[in-house]
Amino acid sequence: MTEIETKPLPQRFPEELVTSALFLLKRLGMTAKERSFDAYNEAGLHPYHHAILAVLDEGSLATQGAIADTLGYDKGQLVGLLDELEEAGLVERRRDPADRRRQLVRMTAQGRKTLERLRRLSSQLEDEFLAALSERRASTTPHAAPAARRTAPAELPA
Amino acid sequence: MTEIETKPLPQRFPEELVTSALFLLKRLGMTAKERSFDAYNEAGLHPYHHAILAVLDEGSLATQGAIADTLGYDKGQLVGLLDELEEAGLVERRRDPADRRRQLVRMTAQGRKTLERLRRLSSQLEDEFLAALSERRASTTPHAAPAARRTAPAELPA
DNA sequence: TATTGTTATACTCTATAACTATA
DNA sequence: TATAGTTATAGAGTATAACAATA
Repeated sequence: MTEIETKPLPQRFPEELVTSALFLLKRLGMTAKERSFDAYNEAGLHPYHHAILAVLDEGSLATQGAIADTLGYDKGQLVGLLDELEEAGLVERRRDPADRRRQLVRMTAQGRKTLERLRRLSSQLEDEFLAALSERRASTTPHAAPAARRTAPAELPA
Repeated sequence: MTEIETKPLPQRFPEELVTSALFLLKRLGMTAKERSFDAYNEAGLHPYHHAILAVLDEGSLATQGAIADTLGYDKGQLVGLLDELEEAGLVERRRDPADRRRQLVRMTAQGRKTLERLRRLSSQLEDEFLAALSERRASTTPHAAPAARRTAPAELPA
């Protein structure tokens, strides 16, 4: 019995999607996010932790609400992130004696060292990511198998 | 009673984040995604629906698995998306009589009209998004209040 | 036994809202 | 009553796995 013929689909995204800036931005953003999460996760941290430490490096002593406002994070989300940072010894929290509702957050010496490490990690990630994009743009042969490499380049996964 | 002095945080992201390509890409991608979702949602659809219709426009008749592979979607995810497209009358599904495991998917005439509409929507979104980015780059005054407008420009929200 | 589609489940990320303790 | 922080809940979005029908 003959199967109904289905015109084979191209093994790539439709042209109208690939040429859409919003589509590409979304996928690039997702890839950037996954990259960052994976790399930070190996360090036992999250990009959000880096962002908080960076804020504390600029302001030295801040309330949780100020940090949340600066980064645009939800204040509930911030509680958990600070819990983790505090448990890792990277920040300290103490109540403002003049207004016991406020939590004053300060980065510890260990937190500062970690921040330096995260900066190097971020810089390295950026270099790898942009290099992978350049490589990919350079090879225009359709469906060309990329050269084997240990660290997978920007594959723009689903 | 004097409160403990907290050096006021700048109402913007730390420099090291703003200059990070991965950070910017992630935020741009999130904004692009939200933009698209909101706009498509007003049309009662999802960007994924557009992607599926675009694939069907290239291949005319496809199995669900082929669509999922092409777009990199999970096959379980695709079932629900096709259910919605079918209910809206934009695609038809029927079993392949030669292999009753396979579902053959075809775009309807109404689906084709909708696809044309989504293409216009996508193009319009793209213009607005890129225009908003250019505007923002043009105004370099820090904290300058953006001119009031009905459709919010690329605000890079949290 | 393998494959196609289907359904169920879980996990992450995010947003909202209820709650407490202070003011 | 309002505010800072905390906790609980719910919703997308996504990935995994169990399942049924067919090959």
